[in-house]
Amino acid sequence: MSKAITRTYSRYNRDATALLGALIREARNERKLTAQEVADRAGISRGLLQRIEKGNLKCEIGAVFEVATIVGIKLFDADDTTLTKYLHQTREKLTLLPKSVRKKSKAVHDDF
Amino acid sequence: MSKAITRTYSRYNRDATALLGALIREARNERKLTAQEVADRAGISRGLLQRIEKGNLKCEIGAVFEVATIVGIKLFDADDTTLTKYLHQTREKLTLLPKSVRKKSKAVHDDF
DNA sequence: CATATTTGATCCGTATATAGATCATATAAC
DNA sequence: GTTATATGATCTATATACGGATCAAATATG
Repeated sequence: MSKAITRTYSRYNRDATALLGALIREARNERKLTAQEVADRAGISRGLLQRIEKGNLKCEIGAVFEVATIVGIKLFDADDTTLTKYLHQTREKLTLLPKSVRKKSKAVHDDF
Repeated sequence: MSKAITRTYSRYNRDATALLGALIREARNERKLTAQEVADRAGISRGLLQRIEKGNLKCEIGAVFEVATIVGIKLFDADDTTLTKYLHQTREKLTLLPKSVRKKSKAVHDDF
């Protein structure tokens, strides 16, 4: 028995993950790499790679990003230095921001 | 007991996830949203949101992407992402999803 | 053609990520 | 100052994602 926790995902989210998985698969085929090869290099099982390429939303983000990097897909920026620099800048900026937010009992509205 | 499975992640991978988490937190603060509010909208617990914002690599990619979308972070629309290039280049092919090298002989069985 | 390799799709045992609760501390509002 | 709320950290029970194995079908190779 189980109170199956069914999590809901937005359409955009599902599309984004499916796209990423498709890109991974395409890049892997272009590089003539077998699923087993990529899985070994990523330190994951072939079954997990299958789920990732199918766009399964319940995979570890670390595994997905690792595979993407292995097949040559850069996640955020072309070179690592820029990414790292951006990360540091963001952290510095975060230290200047308040650590907690306080609502003024006003309605919030999404714009997407 | 239990042979703890320690998975290795590349530095680029760790940085990317940490950056994404930092961006999420920054965006959440800028929008004056509490952790509980974002967690509720994403359908996740506040503890999971904490781990996501800390850049934990073992979180579900679906949860991470969902939170990112909620706080206003577009995953693939940013101009400075290399992933966008792939998106535009392969958009036509991806509309034919799922595209696989091998043909499927049986009915597609997606459970998500 | 025959043979080898790769992939898709299950199933199962187990490690673990998650939700939920709790508490102390920090911060905001008053 | 006091009070209310948000955050960070920890713990437990449970749902589940994972690795590994198996097998059939598809594809590649000879």
